[in-house]
Amino acid sequence: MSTKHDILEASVPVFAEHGYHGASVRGLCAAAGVNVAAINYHFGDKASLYAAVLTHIYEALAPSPMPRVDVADPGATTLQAWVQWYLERLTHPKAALVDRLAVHERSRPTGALSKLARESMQPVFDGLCAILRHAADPRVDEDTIARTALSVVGQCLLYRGSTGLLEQVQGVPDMDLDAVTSHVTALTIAGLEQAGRVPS
Amino acid sequence: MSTKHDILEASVPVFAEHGYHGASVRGLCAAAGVNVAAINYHFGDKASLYAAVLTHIYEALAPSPMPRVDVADPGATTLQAWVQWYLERLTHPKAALVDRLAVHERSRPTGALSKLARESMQPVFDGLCAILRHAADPRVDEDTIARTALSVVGQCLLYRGSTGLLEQVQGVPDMDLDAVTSHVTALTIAGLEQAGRVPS
DNA sequence: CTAGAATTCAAACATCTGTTTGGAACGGAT
DNA sequence: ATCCGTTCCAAACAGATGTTTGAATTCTAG
Repeated sequence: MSTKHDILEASVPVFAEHGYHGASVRGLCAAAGVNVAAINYHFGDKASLYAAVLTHIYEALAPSPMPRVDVADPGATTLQAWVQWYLERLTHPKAALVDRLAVHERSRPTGALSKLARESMQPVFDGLCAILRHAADPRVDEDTIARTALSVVGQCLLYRGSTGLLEQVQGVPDMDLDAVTSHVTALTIAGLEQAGRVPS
Repeated sequence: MSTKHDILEASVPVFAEHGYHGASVRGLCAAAGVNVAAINYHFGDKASLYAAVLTHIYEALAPSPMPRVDVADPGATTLQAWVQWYLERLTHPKAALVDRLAVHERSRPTGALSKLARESMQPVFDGLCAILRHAADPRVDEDTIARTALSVVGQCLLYRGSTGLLEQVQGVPDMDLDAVTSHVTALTIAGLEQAGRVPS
């Protein structure tokens, strides 16, 4: 009865590290300490186990609520809270697992993950646009709002752990979360103010 | 004599699509129209072929020179030129191949690509930092310069073709290269000016 | 034209993959 | 104690993988 759960738990880090194709059934079973036939017995086949692992991760994620527009607060405050929330989300251990799986999925897609990613990405983008809309001058057009939202997301994504990009470049300052949050917020607010003064 | 070159040429799109582990020796040979043993005969093994393909791509890339600091120009002009150069580089077809390979490498690293990426990334980062240093107020410290450089790179990377991220989100404006260039440049300059007024 | 090197090729190799098999071990109910 | 369904496991399966082999072919120089 517990072996099925054991397999599920032990498969998470293995899939996260090696991806679906890189993880072998024998390796997964060895990590769980069960027989090679256990996966096929309890889950049917490897693909079904993978799907079960994905939903298992998402259920355990328990996301903290995304900061939303509050008309009482100044725009910069809400934006700062959003950036911090998003960076924490990206560097969260559980989210890091999803993120690593997404990297593998981008290489050799199984389709099982992209659906989940799509559904969880749209509300994040929409929420950020609403915050920027509230923080910006009314004269700033929607395209600039959307583009600025992409700028914010692009900056944040560079700091997530699994890219391995920043570690290879010298001269990069510390990735302190507060410092990054302040920097991204300040840069974005300054850009929005500039866009409000000179509407395109 | 030409079969070796044929294999090299035919392997590029196959590796780009499926990655090192996803591409099979038989599939590569079929794409090149040669016998299964040809790869081992001409390159030794699959890994050596992969390394040869990587250098082959990089040699054929023929990069346009990166814009550098010109004390005569205002900082924003040089930055705009740099952003445009970088975005064009990221959306260049040949660079897209490298980019796709990088996606696979991030999933299951072979190490053959990371060396090349590291060597070609550092001068880009350093050049951008020099441009920002020239464009910014002298009171802006080096950490802010470096962080702003990462912000620029992060924004640009979001727009490259192979991520597949933007296609899944609704409400994203057109990815016109000039519009993106102007937006990123304006946002960055505004942020630098703000940092110059309020030194951290 | 011919000897020798270089190249091609079908076949087989060893190893790894996901999956299946048939029986052994277990546990609860009659 | 016996039965029966569940669970486990060593072994084997068919297929794909990268690589090797040895003979056949092509090319090249003398």
